[in-house]
Amino acid sequence: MIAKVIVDVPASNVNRTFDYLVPQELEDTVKPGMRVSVPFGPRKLQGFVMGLADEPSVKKLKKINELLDPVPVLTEELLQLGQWVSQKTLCFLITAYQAMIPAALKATYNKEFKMVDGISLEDLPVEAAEWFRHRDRIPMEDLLKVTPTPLGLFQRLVQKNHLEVIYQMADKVTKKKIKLVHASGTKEEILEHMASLSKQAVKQREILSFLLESGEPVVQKDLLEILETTRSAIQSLEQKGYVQTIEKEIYRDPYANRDIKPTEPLPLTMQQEQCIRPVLSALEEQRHETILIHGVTGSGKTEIYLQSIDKVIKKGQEAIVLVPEISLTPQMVNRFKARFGSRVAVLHSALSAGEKYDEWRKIQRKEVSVVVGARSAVFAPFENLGLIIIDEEHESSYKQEENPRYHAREVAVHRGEYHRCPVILGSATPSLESYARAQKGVYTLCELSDRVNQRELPSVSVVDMREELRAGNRSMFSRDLFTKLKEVLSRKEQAVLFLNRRGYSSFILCRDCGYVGECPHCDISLTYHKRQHLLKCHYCGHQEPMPSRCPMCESPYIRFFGTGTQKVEEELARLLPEARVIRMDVDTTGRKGSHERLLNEFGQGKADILLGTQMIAKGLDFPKVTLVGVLAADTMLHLPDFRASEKTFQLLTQVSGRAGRHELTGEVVVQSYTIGHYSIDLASQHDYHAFYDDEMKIRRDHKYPPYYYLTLLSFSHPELMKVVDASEKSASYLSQRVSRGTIILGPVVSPIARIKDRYRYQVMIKYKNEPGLSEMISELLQHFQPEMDANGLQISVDMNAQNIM
DNA sequence: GGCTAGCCCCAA
DNA sequence: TGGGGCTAGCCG
Repeated sequence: MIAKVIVDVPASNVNRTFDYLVPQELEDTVKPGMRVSVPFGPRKLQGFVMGLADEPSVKKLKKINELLDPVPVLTEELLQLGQWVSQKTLCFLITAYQAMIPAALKATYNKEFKMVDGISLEDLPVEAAEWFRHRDRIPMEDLLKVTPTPLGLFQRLVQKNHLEVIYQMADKVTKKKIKLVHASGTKEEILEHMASLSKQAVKQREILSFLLESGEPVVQKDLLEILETTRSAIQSLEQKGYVQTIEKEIYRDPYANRDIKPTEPLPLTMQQEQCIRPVLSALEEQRHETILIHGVTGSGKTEIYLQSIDKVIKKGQEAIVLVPEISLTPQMVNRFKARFGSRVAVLHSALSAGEKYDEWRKIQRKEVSVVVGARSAVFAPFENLGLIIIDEEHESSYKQEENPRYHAREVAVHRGEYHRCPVILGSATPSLESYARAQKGVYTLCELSDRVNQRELPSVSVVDMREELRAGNRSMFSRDLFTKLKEVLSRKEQAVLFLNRRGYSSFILCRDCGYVGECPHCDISLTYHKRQHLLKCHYCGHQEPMPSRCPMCESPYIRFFGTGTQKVEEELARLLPEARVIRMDVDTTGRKGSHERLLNEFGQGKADILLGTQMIAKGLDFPKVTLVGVLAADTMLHLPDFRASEKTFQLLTQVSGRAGRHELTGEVVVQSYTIGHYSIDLASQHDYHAFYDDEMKIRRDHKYPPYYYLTLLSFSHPELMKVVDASEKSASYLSQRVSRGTIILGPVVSPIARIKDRYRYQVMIKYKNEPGLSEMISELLQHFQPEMDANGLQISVDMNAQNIM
């Protein structure tokens, strides 16, 4: 029997299957979708079994070393889906498959040196012999830790046949196990054992009597804690054969110590009823349909999700719920856990690799029927999928910005077609792509225009910050916002202050000569980090001390500019010293769980003001928040991105939605330097439809999505000439082949012209219908392959680009 | 991606 | 002549 295997090497020349002989004893167990260990050249690699065959396609065959899974990690469907993803996004097959399984299952490789049989220590040079005195295998990493590294010597010894190299392969993370202790024998025997123990063995006797009483295996750690003793007592009991220890596999449970009150389905409003109807009938008829729910913030989309899932579970099927960067919204997770209890697995970025793996295994073993997770959860290995929900479908985090560059929405729709099940897209501000599809009838459109319980949307006022400056207010708070903040404090309510950091981080500027601190490796200004008093590059990690004098002109008047959250926090402390502020940004939420802790503290009223970046815009629901302030609404508008207006509109709508969600009515103050921009004005009027119409006109005029598809080719190389050359050749190659109506733009310099000492150019392809495009680009990549291998040219392809930076 | 066979080059 | 450095080609 032959197994067709894809090996764990992302390279174009091995982007195909290799045939391996299946050892007789594995013939019954090996299945497509399993991971295997296979010899590849001199090495040992992980691979995926794509299929089985009787006849090999080559003569020379090697045997599979071992199976790495008792059951396939990729289902038949996922194997197919991987091929679809790799075609759609032009990535290697292996890259697509790796994206579908938890990182814990990715192999790690290392090499070890071992003495060849028949060679003794005396045969080796002293320097090498020293290493082998106490162990017979030396991992290569150990050799690299020493300077100068003896690696060269070891390699020479390998050539002399004194040493050999052993290739190791292991999973990244193992299953977590706990040790249980239980007493051997019957009750009578245990009592006998106790009697036979020596008088001094007090602890041992205590252990036996404890185990006797419990009657079942006890967790070793607990046992030691309760009886205040150490492992040695158990060890000596074990030696006498009085107790046994067993290892049991357990799940890490990130939600263990949490008390979630179960909830019951709520009665639906008329509008909610209307929205859930198409979902239920698609479920009933086992029919694929994509349903876009456009519901204002607080209109009860989640309840529709919950009741749809309930129906799916009752049918014995499974559901996937995607939420953007879910760790940010523990409230959302809790709502699903509250309704479906232990039938829910959670997959999000704040979990450790081991925790993610355990949650994933619950799905694989069919122990849960709902998964709530971020982007990659769209690949959850359910086999009887009944529903996929994408909440906040407009979120850019659903697009993966590295290979495979897939969009979770497209994968979801594809899986929905396969399983003949509905897909729900929900948002208060649908992406133009989705809304346009709904308008065309490709998706079913459902509108929820009212908030549940008829609560009013908060009133939004836009403040012209230039006007403030003219009036002599140089602070970052307008008079309006400041007054309202004080009122909120006096009413003992809460406020959320939102700072859109993107494009506004603090850079340093010399007031004399205009020098701006830039990264020596990237064409981007350095960001000042106050805590470490350092300048850092956010792209390559370069850092340098903050200069006290300008490196150009020696002027001492070098300062940092821009408004970071730290600076806002300081200003708040100065202006409103009585206010208790919680700041949330990358600096304060770095540690695991700190995000949730800060939000909990705010929810419990331990602070008056929550100050943060993007991460506080989504899904938060605090009853006492009555004021939302957006400190600078327009920072994003000026980025070189045709979606800038859309993103601004979405963000402002989301942020405004945080105010007045319960009994208290809410207010929003939006500060801006760009007055009269339609995205800010229409967001303040809560008018999505008008925004949609305006923005669509612009997209049509400029031939941007959703009127045109957009593919982006990015070229980078350490030498400017090489990038220019490759990108020009590519652009002209494509121009000669594409159909009329397709537009090739560029090559142009990328918005960030250089990152990590590599120059960057890009070519943009805009098209309505270009069926052969993937093939053309594949050929292009094929053509440049030698240069990519040999002299460091990099070409990245983003079919359907969301981000053009 | 990583290994090595095969090539060239250069020092002795 | 032999060893080092480099590259093309291959891995089943």
